Amino acid sequence: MSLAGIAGLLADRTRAAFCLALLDGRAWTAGELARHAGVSPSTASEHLSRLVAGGLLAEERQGRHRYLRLAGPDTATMIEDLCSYAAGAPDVPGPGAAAAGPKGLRESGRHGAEARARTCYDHLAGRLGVAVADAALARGLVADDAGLVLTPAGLDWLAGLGVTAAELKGSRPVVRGCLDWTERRTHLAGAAGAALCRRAFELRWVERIGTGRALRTTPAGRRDLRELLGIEVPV
Amino acid sequence: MSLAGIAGLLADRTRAAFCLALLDGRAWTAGELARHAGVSPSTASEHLSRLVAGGLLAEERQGRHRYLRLAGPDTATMIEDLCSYAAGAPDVPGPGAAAAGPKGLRESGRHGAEARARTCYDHLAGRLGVAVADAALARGLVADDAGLVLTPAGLDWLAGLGVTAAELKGSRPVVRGCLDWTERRTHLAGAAGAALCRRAFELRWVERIGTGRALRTTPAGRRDLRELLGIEVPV
DNA sequence: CGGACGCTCCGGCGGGCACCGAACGGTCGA
DNA sequence: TCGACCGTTCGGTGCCCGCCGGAGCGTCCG
Repeated sequence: MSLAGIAGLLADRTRAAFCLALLDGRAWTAGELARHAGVSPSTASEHLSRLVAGGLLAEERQGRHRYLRLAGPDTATMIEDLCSYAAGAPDVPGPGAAAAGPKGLRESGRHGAEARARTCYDHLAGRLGVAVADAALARGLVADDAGLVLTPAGLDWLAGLGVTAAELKGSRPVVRGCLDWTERRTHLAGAAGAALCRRAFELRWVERIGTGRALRTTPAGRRDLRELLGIEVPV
Repeated sequence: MSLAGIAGLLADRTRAAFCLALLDGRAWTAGELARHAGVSPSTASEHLSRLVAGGLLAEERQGRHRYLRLAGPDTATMIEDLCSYAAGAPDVPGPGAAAAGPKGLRESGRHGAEARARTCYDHLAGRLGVAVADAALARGLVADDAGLVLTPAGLDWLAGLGVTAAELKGSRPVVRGCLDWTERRTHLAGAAGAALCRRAFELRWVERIGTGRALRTTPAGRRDLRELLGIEVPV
């Protein structure tokens, strides 16, 4: 796939809205995405087929539903990187394809719940995600040495949570900084970020609010986060 | 600028060809870019204006020439990242915008000189660039710890070349891996990669072949690269 | 000073594509 | 088994945009 080909897949407001929504790491149905982007089911169907054919999305058919998710962490990273670049680029109204309609990603910041805590692909984001990243840095679990790295102390800390070292092996970076939309600061991504998020769900530190990407911190989560990281999560 | 807006700037074959050409880090004139991409000057002019307005390119007018270069290292990084993702994505022919014409980036691999040594934005690439990266890793000048980092030994080594520590400060990553097109392996980018490339020019280790991005290694360069890094550069 | 040159603006053309509504088939629940 | 629902396919429409050629303007050089 050429550079123009990949860019072309993301160059449409509707398709971009799909990818942005799927950045929460979950599988959406075609209809949900259509409603989210404000287009008809038939239009959404065509767009989704193109994104799947282009390798950005993976699909899974179950009964009368077509579930769609991002093809993988590398795709999520690519889209995040592009977003973070776009966030820093000047806003040119112009007659181009960038007409800022009501479908922007602005709306994701509207909901206070999402700003507090949410998933970003497969890791924690929002104020909670940034607080975790800050605490991990302050406690020496990760270090910032021209890029984030997991320290031996961090490895131990994760092991105490039940994350095995084997889980962190693979082609994925162990820890990676990911720019947070609402906070404009970095939170933890990569294999360790994903593992931590998974354990946060399993230990019921957090749970989903409805069907969106927003998270609620449970009393158990507040207790453990305070003990383990010194984070005070407001109720 | 929205995600779709940035992607839209790169979603055209001609504009993508411009950006790919400008990845050599040099300033091209509008006419050169037009010829390179095989479009008329008027068409090129419009595309270039859009890229400048979108913040991807910077322009500098001198006399009757309009010089264009990438806006900055972050733009170069963004394009490189997108390319490296695109290189791994499946090639879908389809009726989409990805019709692989004769204007692809394939042609850059045709010239043997560019495969041997060239600039990639502001650092060294090609077999020479990859060899430098390999040697730096083998000699402990940089380390691969979930991302490349400059070691104290590497800092000393650069200092011996006349690169001051102040030069490596800034928001740019000190060392960064950059996927090499022709070699499909990583070479050194980031502030240190740029500084090394600059010194390589100043010390006349390399010089440009004609007006392209291809480089020739001088006898002095072969001698110093052998002594300092143990690299044998074929004549 | 005149001509060559580099670039830009303008009008026009053609194609691609985003979008919709209607019709259809497959799946699930009553 | 029948109806509600989800998704896809197919025409059709309108718009955007990529492209060109020609005119115009400024710059450089002989």
